[in-house]
Amino acid sequence: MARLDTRQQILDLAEDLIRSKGYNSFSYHEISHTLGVKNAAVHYHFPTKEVLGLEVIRSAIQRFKDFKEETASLSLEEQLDAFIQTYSINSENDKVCLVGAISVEFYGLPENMTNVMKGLTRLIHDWATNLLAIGKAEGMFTFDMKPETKAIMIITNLAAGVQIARLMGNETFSDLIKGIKIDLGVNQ
Amino acid sequence: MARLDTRQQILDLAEDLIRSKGYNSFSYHEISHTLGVKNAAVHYHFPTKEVLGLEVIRSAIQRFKDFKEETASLSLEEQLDAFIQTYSINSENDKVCLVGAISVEFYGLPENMTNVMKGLTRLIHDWATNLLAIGKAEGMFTFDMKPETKAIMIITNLAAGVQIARLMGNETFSDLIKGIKIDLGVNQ
DNA sequence: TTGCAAACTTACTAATTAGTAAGTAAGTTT
DNA sequence: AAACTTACTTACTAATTAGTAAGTTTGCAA
Repeated sequence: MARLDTRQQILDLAEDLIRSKGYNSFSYHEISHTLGVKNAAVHYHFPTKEVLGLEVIRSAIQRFKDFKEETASLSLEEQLDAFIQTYSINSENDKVCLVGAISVEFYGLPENMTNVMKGLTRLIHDWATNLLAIGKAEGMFTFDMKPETKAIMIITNLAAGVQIARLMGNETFSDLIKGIKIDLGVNQ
Repeated sequence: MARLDTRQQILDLAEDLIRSKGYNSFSYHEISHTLGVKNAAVHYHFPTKEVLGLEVIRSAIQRFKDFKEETASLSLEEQLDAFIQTYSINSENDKVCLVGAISVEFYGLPENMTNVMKGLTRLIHDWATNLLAIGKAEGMFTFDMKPETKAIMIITNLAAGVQIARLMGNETFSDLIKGIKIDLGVNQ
């Protein structure tokens, strides 16, 4: 009885686990048990844990590229809101973002994973930098630093925001969003 | 041959490992092997890994209390710089802060550890909030939000800043510090 | 209908994991 | 000097880990 979407279910669950507990805190057994298949079925789709970890990151890269395309026609403020929204959903689901999850376990992960992750981080940073640069030029956002710097400030706010929400509660995160918008001059 | 400081060496190494790779990415074997003692010696000082993890967090709480006392007589700006400095050292040593390390692995950790960690997070946030509130009242810092919110913004900048520095390089972190100061109006 | 490939299961293995029980050597106290 | 404590080591164990080899079932194509 071949379930055609087992591969995708494994991939989704692996990402969930990485962003709930970290890469080294879950086992193939936990995945197979949760999905009601055998350990070897997971190895059939992803021969090693490193391959599984890499595919999780690669699919996140694809998802971010899709996000870019899908939001490209929106206004700058709507694009920023859509970006922030993805983190709000993370916060509500008690999930940290991949950037945080991978960077914290950095020296306990296969180098391949951290290298591919650098690509995703750059992708996000470049996108945010561009958004802020245009927004500043158009007088939509106000800040007195390089857009690269402001981009890092907002990304770190969001990445650690979902982390600290686990320790201090979700109100902390929504409060943080308000702060980001105030500093950007987009508070209504 | 009793080495009197074995306990402290274990504690220090455990904290290093948690902040390098995460709690679930190191073993008692790694600690004992690194320190040149036997696995059972680590269990002698810290019967379970949970106890070891708890002691790491408790010693970090004590360290932060000491930091508060030691810097209490400094100017607000010097206190802020001292606080930021601890993160700069982390960044140079490729270590993330405990708040980030614990919150990312949150659902893979013993509940005792996450509960004690909530105390440290509150301690840091209260301290920063107070510093910013006074600094704003005295006209030293400028920001248009509650000091609680600004405190969370700076803490998340620093916490995720050291994380993202692993993926993007240390210049990213020093750039971030400049941004924080610009937004606080303490750039010289 | 036979052949074949995809998607598994069964049944393992070797290594690593946290943890323990029992012993020992070197001080420290009485 | 005897009794005791501290700080270990030796020698394990049971569970969990990632990973594998050899089948089996199912659907599809020739």
